Parts: sequence; structure tokens; C-alpha cells
Amino acid sequence: MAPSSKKHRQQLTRSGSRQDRLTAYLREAGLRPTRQRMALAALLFDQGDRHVTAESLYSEALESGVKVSLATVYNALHTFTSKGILREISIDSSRSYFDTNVEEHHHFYFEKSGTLEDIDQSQIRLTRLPKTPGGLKISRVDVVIRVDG
Amino acid sequence: MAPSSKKHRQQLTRSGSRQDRLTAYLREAGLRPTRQRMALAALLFDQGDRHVTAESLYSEALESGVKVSLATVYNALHTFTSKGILREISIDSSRSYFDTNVEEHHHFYFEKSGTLEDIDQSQIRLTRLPKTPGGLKISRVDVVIRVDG
DNA sequence: CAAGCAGTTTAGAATTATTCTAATGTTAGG
DNA sequence: CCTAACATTAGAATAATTCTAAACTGCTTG
Repeated sequence: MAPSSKKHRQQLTRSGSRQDRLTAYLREAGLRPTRQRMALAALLFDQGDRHVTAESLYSEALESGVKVSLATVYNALHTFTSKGILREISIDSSRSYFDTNVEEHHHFYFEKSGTLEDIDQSQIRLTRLPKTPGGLKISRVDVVIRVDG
Repeated sequence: MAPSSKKHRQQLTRSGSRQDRLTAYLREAGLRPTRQRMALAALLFDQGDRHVTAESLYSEALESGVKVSLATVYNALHTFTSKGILREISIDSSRSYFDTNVEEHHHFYFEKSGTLEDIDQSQIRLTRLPKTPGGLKISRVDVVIRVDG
């Protein structure tokens, strides 16, 4: 027997510190916590660091019974990125990844599987960066180590 | 008055150390020096280090009166890359660049203009690379410094 | 140097990834 | 509750790239 929608909502709210945390997270980023965003945020942020593509997240969402369109997934990923709660990584012209780790860090790229793995910033020492042309400000430094496997 | 085809060919051959060099270059790479490849190779390799996209090279070819199709440009770029005389760089999911500099080196990426500039390997000191997972072999390390200009 | 085959080129169709559009739905504030 | 601002959606549109199958050409052989 299915719980009444009221009871169900209450359960969600009660067991909801997770929901509440996500809501707060989106709000802090200046985003309205809509159903779709909440569902996607749950998939993204409830399981440690992740690297997703629009398609992979879309599939996951469908599998877990969340009703969203692919356009919404693209929207959410870009919006999240512009608000700083995701980071976009482009390895291959055919694929753009979104990384839930927004700290300064780097990546291993596994050529065969096409997957990424984070490398903590402390694991790589970049000394002697060259002067930027015209003294332009560096907005980001990405190191990608491609490995054959 | 147009030169006879024989004379023309002779001229090309005579003034042709450039042509000959390109022919040799393609041959060494294991490629047949066809008209289209020669024309594209001339555009690519006769003017120092370059960063082109398929579209940009295609435009150049058309402007300089070379008859090639876009498909051929893609073909040539990928073939050249697989033979090691070009190097592919993906900065942005929407654009793939081909770099005539195939030495180990790195890049500045100018976010506003969407252009690249080489950074000699000696200009960056990468110390303490992390161990690769499973001891996998590193096939390449790319450092991209994005600058805001 | 003619013949033929493997490797190339081509136009256009097909595919893939992503963005746009405009209509509809939802959230949050008063 | 009402409403304005913001989000979502399906489907069309766009952009970059790849595929296909037919025509062509460089190169080796006879």
C-alpha cells in the first residue's frame, strides 16, 4: 500500500536533512530548487566526486525514474557550472565532462575507457609558470595526464 | 599566356625544393602526396607553428584557390595526426585544434579570442607527477593555461 | 608508358552533440 | 491564493563531424 501523498511528503521532509541540504546548496548558489534541479543535484552531489556528461546524467535520471528532458539536463549543467557548483572539463572534442569537484585540481584521462579521475592539486607541483602574454590574468590551469588504459 | 603543362611542371620541380620537401615529408610519414594533401600541407607547414581548425583550414584553402572538400580537410587532419605530423588539442568541447608543433609543449588559451599560443616545454616545470593508477603508461601530459583575454 | 589496384577524394546524406524556440508549468513573494 | 519571474519541455534547428558509395588518381608492374 502506497503512502498518502501527504504522509509521503512528510517522510521525505522528516528524513529530509539530505533534501534540506540540497535545497540550501542550490539556494546558496542563487538557484531555485525545482524538482528537476533537486533530482539532478541529488544524483550529482550525493555520491562524492563525479564526472558526468549530459547524456550520462540524463540516462541516470531516466533510470532512477526522474522525469526530465535532455534540454533540462544541459540547462542544469550549464547553470550549475556558471554558479560555480560544477566545473566543466573538455578532454576530447566529442565529449564535455562536468566535474562535481570544483576545487583546483587536475585529471588523469584513461584513453581506452574515456573516463576521468581527479588528481589532487598537491599531487602535482607546477613550478615556473611562464609570464602570460600582456600580463593577462590566469583564469585557470588544467593539467591532463593521458594514460594508455 | 599559360605555360605548357610540361613547362609548368618543370618550373614547379625546379623552384620546387619546397614542393620536394613537402613531398618527402608526406612520404616519410607514409602518405601519398596527393594534390589536396600537398596543398593543405603547404598551408600548414610552410609558415611556422600554427593552430588550425578544420573550418579555418578549409576557408584558407578555398581562399587560396585550392579545390578541396571539407571532408577531405577532416580526413587529412586526422590522417596527419595519426601519422604524427600534427597534434590534436581539444580545449573547448566545441572546437578541436590541430597544432603543427608536435614536440612536447603546452598552451595558453585566450578565452576571448578562442586562440592558442604555444608554451615551450622548458617554460613550465612539472615536478612530482603522481603515480599513474595501475602503473599505466603516460601517453601525454597537457597543460593549458587559460587566460582572460 | 599503359593498365589496374589500392588508396583518395568527393558530394551529400547521416549522425551526434548541443542549442534554440515558444508554449506550458512551477516557485516564491506579497 | 495570484502573479510575475523563472524553469521546463518537446521538437525543431544548428553545428561539427563522420559516413557512404561512386568517381578519381598516384604509383607499381608488365
